[in-house]
Amino acid sequence: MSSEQAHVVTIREVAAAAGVSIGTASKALNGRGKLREETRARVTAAAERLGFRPNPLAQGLLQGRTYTVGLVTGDSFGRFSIPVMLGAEDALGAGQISVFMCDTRDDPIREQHYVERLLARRVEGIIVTGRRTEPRPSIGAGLPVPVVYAMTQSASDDDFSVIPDDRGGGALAARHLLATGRARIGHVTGPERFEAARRRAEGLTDALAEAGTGPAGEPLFGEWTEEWGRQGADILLRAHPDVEAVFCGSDQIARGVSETLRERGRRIPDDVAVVGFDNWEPMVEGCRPPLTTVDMNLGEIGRIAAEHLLEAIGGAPRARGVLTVPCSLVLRESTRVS
Amino acid sequence: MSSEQAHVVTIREVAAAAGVSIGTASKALNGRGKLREETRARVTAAAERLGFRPNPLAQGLLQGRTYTVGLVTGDSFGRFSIPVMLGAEDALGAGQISVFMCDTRDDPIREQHYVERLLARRVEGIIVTGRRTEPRPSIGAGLPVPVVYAMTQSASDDDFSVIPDDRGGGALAARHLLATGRARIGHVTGPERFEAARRRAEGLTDALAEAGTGPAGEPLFGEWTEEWGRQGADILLRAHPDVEAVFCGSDQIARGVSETLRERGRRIPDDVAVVGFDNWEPMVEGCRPPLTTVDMNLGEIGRIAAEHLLEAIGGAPRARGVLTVPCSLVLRESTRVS
DNA sequence: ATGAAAGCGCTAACAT
DNA sequence: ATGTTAGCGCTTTCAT
Repeated sequence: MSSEQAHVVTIREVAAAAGVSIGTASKALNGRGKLREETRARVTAAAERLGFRPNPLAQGLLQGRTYTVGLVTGDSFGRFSIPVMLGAEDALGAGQISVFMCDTRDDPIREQHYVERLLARRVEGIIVTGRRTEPRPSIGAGLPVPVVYAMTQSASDDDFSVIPDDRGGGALAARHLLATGRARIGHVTGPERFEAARRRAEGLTDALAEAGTGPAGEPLFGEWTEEWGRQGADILLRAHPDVEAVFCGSDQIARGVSETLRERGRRIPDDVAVVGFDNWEPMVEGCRPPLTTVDMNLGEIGRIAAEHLLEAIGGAPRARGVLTVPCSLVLRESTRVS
Repeated sequence: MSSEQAHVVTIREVAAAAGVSIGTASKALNGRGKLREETRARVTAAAERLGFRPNPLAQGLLQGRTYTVGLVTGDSFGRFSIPVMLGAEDALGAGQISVFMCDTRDDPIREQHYVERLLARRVEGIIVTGRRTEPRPSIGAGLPVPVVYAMTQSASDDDFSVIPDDRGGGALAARHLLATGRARIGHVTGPERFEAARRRAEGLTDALAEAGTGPAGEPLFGEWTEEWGRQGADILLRAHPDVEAVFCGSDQIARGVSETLRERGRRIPDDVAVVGFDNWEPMVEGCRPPLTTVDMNLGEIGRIAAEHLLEAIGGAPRARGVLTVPCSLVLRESTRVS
């Protein structure tokens, strides 16, 4: 335990305390050069005793590195971007890289401002995250540092984005429902203008077609809300009273759907199975019964994005385009086979 | 618009481009010293053209400042700490202070590690946030920089914490229910070991006593879940069938309570009014009917914490103890007067 | 009004 | 094996 002290200790003081020159102290502390073991020990002891920590500003100035990256989000660090951040932080923290956080509140002016600030601070890279995977304007062409988009995509082909495989997620849900013996499958999801909603619907439709089945009607596009889930379920039940399962575009929608199904006398999962999307704990657990759902592996997305950034910082050729990360299925009561 | 360029420009290059010495360039850019207007303009133009941004590492090294603070959370930047962070970032960002984020995953080892790292990076202060307001061990005594706890309290009296006024929040709910003509008020809340649960219950009880009324039975302590809300409502209805309102310790609990009330044939708000706590959008909006709830003003808490930190950094005497921030009531359907 | 030089804390050549 | 020196990018005296 180093002694508590509010004074910031320089290597000069350590050198003085150990009775060596400042250069020798540096070598001793960094394990460089040839030193007598005794000298090295003396310096180390002095440093320990005084609570010396090398000033990274000075080190960075010399090496031309800062060991920092910026994390820019427009999601107000919400439900989606947080797990992504944590995954990213995992990958970066291990490499002794610290993260500057910047929340843009979805304001392009603020975003520009933050990017400038990050560059001024000489971050070595930038990660951009978002609320949904919809394409967004690039934060800037020809920036002096590599940029990776996670859980959001840049509209520019020159940028590199990591997003969940929504289509695969839809297919995953479909195949699971088919495997549990459900054929007539309905789909209630978010607004059609969302790429995520369209991809998930495609995944479902394709997987069903592949299995030689058809869905229970066209996908019902609406809102990302419980309220719409309730409405959508009503519409679905009216058009297809014999529906055996409902795949929902989000857990919130699934929750509304479940509620209406129950109120209309359908037992879950005995009469109708339900699958959600997001694996958002509080929603999933409040559901009755607990909800089988698709997990986007957001942490994995963040980790992969960060790893790519680290490689780019390390000099690897910059990747371009879009990388999709597989989703997984989390099984709970709502699709149990009785 | 500065020209796009990947090269990092130094003041030396700006000086060369403007045909002046490096010292003159510095003065011109910082508005210091006596310079001819024409010279100043020439330097500014060159800097602009080359896209010069002063290296904050070098500036910081010289000034002995870094203009950075650390934000340490154990909440995995969850529902509670995010708004706090955003509030803090608001206050700090305005002062050109950047924020290093560190998520400890509630692991004391990681936390210690992060604190070391932040100190090594010469942050000028640290904000610690948490999931709930329960007291937690201090991150360290005698640190060389000021520390403020937000939405969590340090167990040490020497530290300074900013937390919501849970007791006041409970009283707020009670007085609102009384004002809308409800007398027999039940309370379903989280585990009694949580200070927040106890304070909210006290606020309710005290406000009722002040009004000369008594509550509908003792507070029902349980879990912070919907499931417990459902159970709690059942218990309450059995013991007090004539209950006119339920104050809930969280929105999730309120949601469970609302569901059971509805299933037991009670209309909300006509027969029974419901008030939640947290004002957590997705929960509140999914509730039927939409939930009147207590908002802890988390952003405000973060802002206040950050402002105190800034003052301490600026040399103000360090505050100690606990500062509580008032809650506010958000009115929705669940307590409407018919 | 401008330039030269010192120094912030540190590391890496080069000298001894 | 240790000390000395130069220099990272910048600001700030102090000369000119």
